[in-house]
Amino acid sequence: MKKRLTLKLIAKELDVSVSTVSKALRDSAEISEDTRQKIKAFAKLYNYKPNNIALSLKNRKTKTIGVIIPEIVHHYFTTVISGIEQVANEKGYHVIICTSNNTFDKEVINLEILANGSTDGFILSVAKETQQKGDYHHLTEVIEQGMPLVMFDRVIEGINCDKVIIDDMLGAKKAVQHLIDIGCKKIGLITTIDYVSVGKLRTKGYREALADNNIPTDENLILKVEDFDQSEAEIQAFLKNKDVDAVFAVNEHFAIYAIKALKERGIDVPKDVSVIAFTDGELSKRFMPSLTTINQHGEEMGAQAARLLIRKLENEEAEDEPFETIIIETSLVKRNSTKH
Amino acid sequence: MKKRLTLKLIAKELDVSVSTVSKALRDSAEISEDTRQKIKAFAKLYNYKPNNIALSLKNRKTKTIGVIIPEIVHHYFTTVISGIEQVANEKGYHVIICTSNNTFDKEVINLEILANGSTDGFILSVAKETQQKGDYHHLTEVIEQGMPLVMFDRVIEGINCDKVIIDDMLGAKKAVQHLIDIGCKKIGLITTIDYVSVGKLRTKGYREALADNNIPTDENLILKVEDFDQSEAEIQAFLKNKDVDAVFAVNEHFAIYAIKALKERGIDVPKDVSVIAFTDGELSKRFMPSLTTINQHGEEMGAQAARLLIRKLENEEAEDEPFETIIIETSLVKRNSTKH
DNA sequence: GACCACTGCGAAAACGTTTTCGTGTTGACA
DNA sequence: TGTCAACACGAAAACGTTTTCGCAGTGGTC
Repeated sequence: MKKRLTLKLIAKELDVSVSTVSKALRDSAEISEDTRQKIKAFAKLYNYKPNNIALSLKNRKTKTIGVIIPEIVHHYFTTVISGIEQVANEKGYHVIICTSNNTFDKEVINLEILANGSTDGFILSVAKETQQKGDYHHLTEVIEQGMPLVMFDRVIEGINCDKVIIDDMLGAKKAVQHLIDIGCKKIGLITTIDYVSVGKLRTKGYREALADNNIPTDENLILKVEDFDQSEAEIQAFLKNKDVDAVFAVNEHFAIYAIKALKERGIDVPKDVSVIAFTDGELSKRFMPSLTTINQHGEEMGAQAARLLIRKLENEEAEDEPFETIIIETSLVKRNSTKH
Repeated sequence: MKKRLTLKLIAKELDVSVSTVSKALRDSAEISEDTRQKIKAFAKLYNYKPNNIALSLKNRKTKTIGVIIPEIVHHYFTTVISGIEQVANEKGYHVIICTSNNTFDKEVINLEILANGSTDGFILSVAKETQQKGDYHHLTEVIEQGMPLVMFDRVIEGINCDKVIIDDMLGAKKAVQHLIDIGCKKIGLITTIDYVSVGKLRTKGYREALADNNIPTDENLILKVEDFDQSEAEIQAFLKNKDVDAVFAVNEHFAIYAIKALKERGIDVPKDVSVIAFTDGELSKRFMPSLTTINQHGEEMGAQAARLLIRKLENEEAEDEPFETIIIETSLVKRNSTKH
C-alpha cells in the first residue's frame, strides 16, 4: 500500500518547508516563481491531492450534504435524490445518503453519525415510525447545534426548519376534479389510515373536491387500508360489490390492485371505471392500461431542498432569515386509465 | 449557532487537561474514579459527541464506504445499495452514494473526491460511457493508492480487484431452458447491442441453451435494440410479423414492450406466446400479466460486495490475498407471463 | 554607512482527537 | 530519613492542512 503524498513529504523531498509547499500550490505571491514551478511540477508528477479530511477539520466545513430517507427502494425517493445531487454537485457539494429503513432508531443513529462532523447540513424525510411515535428530539437537537435542516415530503409541522412539500390536498383535489370533469359521479377512494400524513391530506382533498361539486360523500366508498402487506386483499374485498364509476388511489400500488380487482369482476378500465393514482412512477407509465396520475415532481422537490439548504450554508445572513416552506406544484398526467 | 462541545471546552470548564478528559471518557484506568465520574457526567449532561472528522484524521480511517453507481433511479441498483447498507451498518460503516449518471467524467470526479480521504474503500459499477470508452486509469489509480475497490454488476475484466457478478450467461440459459421445457420452440430474443457486456452475455446464454437442445438458432428471431429511447418502436416493428411462441427479453422494459406489441396483434400472453424477462423488479410483480423473470438478487450482491470490501479493510493479511470474484446465483421466478 | 522596503521563506498555531511519556505527590517500607 | 512504587494527571506529538507572523537577506536611497 503506497502512502499517500502529503505536503510534508513534498516538503521533505524538495527541501523546503510545509508552508512553502502549501503556498506554492495555492499560487501565493509570497513564493518565487521558481520555487512555485518546481513544487507544482513535483506535485503534478506524483499526483498530489489534498486530503479532504484534513481540510474539513481545518475549515470546519465538509462540503457534504447528508440525506436521510425512509427507504431507497422507492422510485419517488430516488427521483428526489437525483434532484438533490444535481444541484449539490453544481455548487460543489457532495451527497451522503442514508436510509432509516422507516425505523425511528436508525433515523436517530444516522442523524447523529452524520451530525458529528461528516456533513454541513441535512435533507430529510422522516420515517413512518418516527411519525407515529411523535418523538422529534433528534431533529430539534441537530437544529440547536446550528446544523441547517431541510425536511421534504413527510415533514413535521412543529419543527423549525425549511421545508419542501407538495400540496397533497390540492393534488388530490385535482385528481378527483378530473374524474368529475369526465363525468364520474360515484368515486371511490383508496387511502391509508390517518396517521400517515399524506394519506390524511389526500383524503381531505378528495372530500373537498366532492363538496365543491355538491356531491355528497359516501363513506361506503372510502377504504382506509390498514396493513400495507395485505393491501391487495383489502382492496379486492372492498371493490367486490361496490358500485363505482371511478377510483382515486393515493398511490400507484393501490391503483393497480384496484384495476386488477375490477378486471377480475369483468369491469373494464377505463371504459367502465376510471382510475387515477397519486405518485407518478415507473409503474404508471408501463402498466396496461397506463395510469393517469398526479405527478409529484420529485426531482424538482430535491432540487429545491438542496437550494434551500445550500443557501443557509453559504449565506451568513440567511441564518437568521425566517424558515421557508416551498410547495411544489403537482400536475395531472393523463394516460389510459381514465376516460377521455 | 451554538458551538459544538469539544474536549478542550470540557477541559477548560472542569479545569483539567484535554488528555484527562479524553482518557476519562474512554474509561482509562489512569484516571481516578472521582474525576472520571465528574467528566462523564458533564459530557453526558451537555451531550458531548466526538468529532468524526478529527477521528478520521487521527486514525486515518473514515469507517465510510463509497458507492458509485451509474444511476440511482433504477430499482436494481437500489436493491444492491440496500444490501450494501445492511452489511456496512452492521459492521459499523456508513455509506456514501454517488451517481455517475452513466458518464465517464462524473465517475472520475466522484472517485477522486471520495478517494481524497472521505472513504476507506469503494464499491462501484462502471458507467456505460466508461465501458464504451475503455479508459480505466481512474480505477487503477485508486487501486495503486492502496484503496480497496470492489466492482459489481458491470465489471471490467482487466482490473485487479474483487468482483461480484451474476452469471448472466447461465441466467439466460435458465430462462431459455425454461421456455423450452414448457414446450416452446420458436423463441425470440430481444437484447442490446453488443458493447453492453451484460447484453452480450445474455445473448450468448440464449444461443447456448438453444444449442444444448438441438434447436437451430434463427438469426431472424434476434433483435438487438440500438437506441434505448426508441426501444418500444423497434420492438413493435420487430414483432410485427414474427412467428414466435416465446420471447426472452434481457430486461423488464423490453419484455413489457414485447407483451404490448403482441397484444396489439391480438396475441395473448401467456396463452399464445410465453415471455420471460431478465431482472426482477417492481414492474414484473405488478404488471398484468405478472412477469416470469430471472431474479438477480441485488441485495445479495450488495451484501457480498460489502463483505468483500470490509474484509480487505479490516484484515491486514487480506490485503495480499488474491482477488476474488463472487458469482451470485440467479433464479427463475415463475409468474404469469409463461405457460404452466 | 545608516535606514528602509521588499522579497522569499520558515515557524508555529489552529482544527479535535488519541496516545506516549513524563512528572509531581503520596504512602509504605527499610 | 531516604528510597521506591503506585497513583493521578499533564505536556506534547501526531494526523494534514492553511494562515499569520516573523525574520533573514538584498538592494536602493539619502
